[in-house]
Order: sequence, then C-alpha cells, then structure tokens
Amino acid sequence: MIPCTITLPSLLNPPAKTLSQTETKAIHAHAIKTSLLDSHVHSVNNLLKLYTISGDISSARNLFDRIPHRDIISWTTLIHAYTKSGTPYESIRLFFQMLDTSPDTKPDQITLTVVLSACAALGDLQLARDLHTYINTNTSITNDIHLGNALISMYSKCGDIDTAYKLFTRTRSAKRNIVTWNSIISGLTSNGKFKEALSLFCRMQRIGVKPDQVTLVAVLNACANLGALDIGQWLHTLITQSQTLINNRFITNALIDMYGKCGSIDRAHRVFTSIKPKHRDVYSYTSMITALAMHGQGEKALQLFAYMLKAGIKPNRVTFIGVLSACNHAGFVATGLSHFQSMSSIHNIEPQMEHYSCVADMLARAGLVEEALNFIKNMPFKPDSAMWSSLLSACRIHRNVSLAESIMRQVDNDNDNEDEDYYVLMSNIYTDAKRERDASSLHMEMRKKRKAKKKKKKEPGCSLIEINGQVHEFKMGSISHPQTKDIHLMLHNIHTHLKYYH
DNA sequence: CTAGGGTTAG
Repeated sequence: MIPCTITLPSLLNPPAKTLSQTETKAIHAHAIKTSLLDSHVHSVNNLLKLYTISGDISSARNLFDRIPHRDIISWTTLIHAYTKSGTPYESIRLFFQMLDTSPDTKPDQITLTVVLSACAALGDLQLARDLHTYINTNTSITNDIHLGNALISMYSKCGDIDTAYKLFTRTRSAKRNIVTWNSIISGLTSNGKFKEALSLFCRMQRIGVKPDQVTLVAVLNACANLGALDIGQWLHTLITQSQTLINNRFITNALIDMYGKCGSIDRAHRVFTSIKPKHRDVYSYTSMITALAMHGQGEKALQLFAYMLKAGIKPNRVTFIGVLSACNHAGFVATGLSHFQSMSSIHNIEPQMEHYSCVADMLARAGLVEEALNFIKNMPFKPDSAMWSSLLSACRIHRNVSLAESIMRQVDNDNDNEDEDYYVLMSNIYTDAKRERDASSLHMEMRKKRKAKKKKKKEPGCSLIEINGQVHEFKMGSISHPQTKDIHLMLHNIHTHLKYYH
C-alpha cells in the first residue's frame, strides 16, 4: 500500500532503537487510521517490536491481542518481551497458549530459543526437561547454534550443569562460537565448578578463541572464588591490553571483587579509584565495601558507604550485607544496629534473612548473646541452622555454657533441624568447660540420631588456595596433599607461637 | 523475532 511507505516508513523496516514511547504511540495511532493492522502483519510486527524496545509491555499486549492474523514472529516478539521485562512465566504461558490455540503456527528455532531463555530465567528444571523433549520429538531442528547455546545456558541456570556440559561436548566444534564457550564457562562458575571453568577457559585459549568481556567476567569470578590471585593478575594484564575490555564496567567491578576475595585489598582499591567517579555504580561500591569489610577495615568500609550515599548511588540489599559485616568485624554494634534500622526507614529496603543473620552474629560476637537470641526470636523469619550455629560459637567464645544449653534445647525442639554442627559445637563448649562427660554423652546422642534418621555422615567441607598459579585443595582430615607433613609441622609451629602470645 | 555477563555474612 502506498500510504504506508510514505507515512510510516519506519514500520516497513526493522524498528530503530531510538523512538520514544510517545513517538511509538503516534505511529500506532496513525497505523490504526490507515487500517494497517488488517493488511500488513509484517508492519504490525515491527510496531510490536517498537513497543517492546520502549519497554511498554502492556501496549505491546494490547496491540498483539488486536492483530487478526498473527504469525510466528508476532508470537515470538511478545514471548521475548515478557522475559525481557522480568516476567518469564508469562512467556511460558503465552508459548503454551500458542500451541493450544494456533496449531498452524509452528514454533521455529527462534521461538524456541526465546522460550528456553524464559525457562532459564525461571530456573525450573522440570520445565527445562519438558521443553527439551518437546524440541526433540516435535521438531526437526538440529545443529542450530543459537538453540544449542540456549539449551546449555538453560540447563546451567536450572542447576543441571552435568546435562549442560554434556550438551556442550556434543555441539559440533566447527559451529561453536564465543557465546557457546561463554554459556558453559559461566554455567560452570555459577554452579560452583570454578576449577573446571578455568580449565575450559585454558582450552579455549589454546585453540585460539578470543575471549570477550562476558568470558572475562566469568573467569574473574572463578578466580575470586578460588583465591587464584596469580591467574587473576594474569587476566588483568590481558584486560589492560585491550581498550574495550578495560573500559567495561562489568569487568572492572569483577576485578575489584577478584582482588578483594584474593586478599589483595590494595589492588582492589587501585582498580576502584581507576574508575572515573561518575562511572562508579552500586556494584563497584558494594564490591569495594565488602572487600574492606572482609579485610577488617570496617571504618574505611563505612566511610566509603557514606561517600557512596553522598555521590547519590542508591545502596541495595547486597550493599547492606557489606555494611553490616563491616560493623560486625569492627565491633561497631550501635552503628550496625542503626544502619540496619535505616534499611527500611530511609532506604526502603526490607531486610532479608541474611541481614538479620549479620546483626545476630554481630550482637553475639560482641558478647550480647542474650540480645542476639531475643533479636532472632522477634524477627519475621524462622531462624536457620547457620544462625543457631553462630550463636553457639559466640557462647563458646564468651564461655557461656548455660545459655548454650538453653539454645540447644530450642534447637532440639525444632524438628526439621538436621544439622550436626550444633552437636559438635556444643560438645566443644563442654570440653572447653572441662565437662568431658557431657561432651561424650552428647556424642552418643548424635550417633543415635544419625542412626535413627539413617543419615550418612556429612560430606566434609574443603578449602582451596592458589600458589604460583596452581590450585591446592584441602579436605578435613585428608592427607592427600604431597606436602601434608610439612604443612602440619608449620601449623604446629604457628599454633605454639600463638599460644605464647595469648 | 534468536543465544552468553557483575556485588551476598558466618
């Protein structure tokens, strides 16, 4: 139709990204007048896309509902729009609605890619498996790299990293692109497989695939969690050699976090100050505040927090975890309580369980175990096992056996408490108080309970450290490390020295 | 109409 090409040129092409909501509405109004809706599904789809770009999901839905002949692109555009606006469940609903009501509209690889990313956002593993089965049984799509990448990322986000990895190994290596590598590497890091993530990164480097910003954010995160300072520094030099990488805020923030967690507060701070003040966001501040808190520099952490507020950056839940832990480590009980209060009263953030835990731990550590107990009794959450453990640890430090016993009675009343930590902690408290008999009877009780529940002994935790680029792993009670003897000897020496100063 | 990304205490 000629009027369309003259008055609505933008609708005949893929939409520009710069149109405002009012402009979009104006074009829409015009389109209705010229009855474009009935004639050109292609143009209507472009209009639909315009709405989704401006984030106007309700107008998009309105328009969609009035399209007489929706095609697969109309459906796909709206399905994607829901996920982008943070309502992936609506995406899934719309997809099934399409299957139910429009049997002639067959989802193509693009629709399915979009649907998989909705499922990833939901994190629903059962749905993920159902969708995967649907693709295998109802379509003949194979070897589509977009869909393959979406599958890998969906399984990772739903917590099934083994399936994600299996799918990765099955992608044809000729088709693999940077997104394929990034999907599996960040999938590994977000599922706690940091060493595996780094080794896959090395493999990627060896075969000459150039990492981009997304890759680096993932591997820096892996280093942060492994304490792999050397590798982290090597990545940092790699980053400095590229203009685009060094100016990426995701990367600079990941660097702050990495240096902070790897124990190099100086380097973390250097990266932080290298960011132009106006480019610092809530992530930069939060990472730096948390790093300072972890290094026992509570005062500096709080100063930075004050500075952040002055700079007009809004703190979020995570920022307050850092702030509260800074107060905790520095023993600023009153300050910590007032920051906790300010969360809801000034910053409009409802404290979560994690915040209550920080405060309870802070009170208990400062010797106010009774107050801590009161605090968690009055909180709007059910205390978790970690909270009870931190109270018990405080009782141990402050040698308060009777309070510990009363806490144990409350823990015992709580039927779904399955953690053995309490018993270990409590028996340590008895041992410290020279009440070995009570300690051993507690051990008996623990064994009985374990038998009754047919519970296996808990997997021991492990710790990691990197020296000269090599990561060493230590498990509780394990002597698998080649230098175990020397390490134990050194530990013994340190212990003797500490005793001397005590 | 399509895939991948950052800060969370003890």
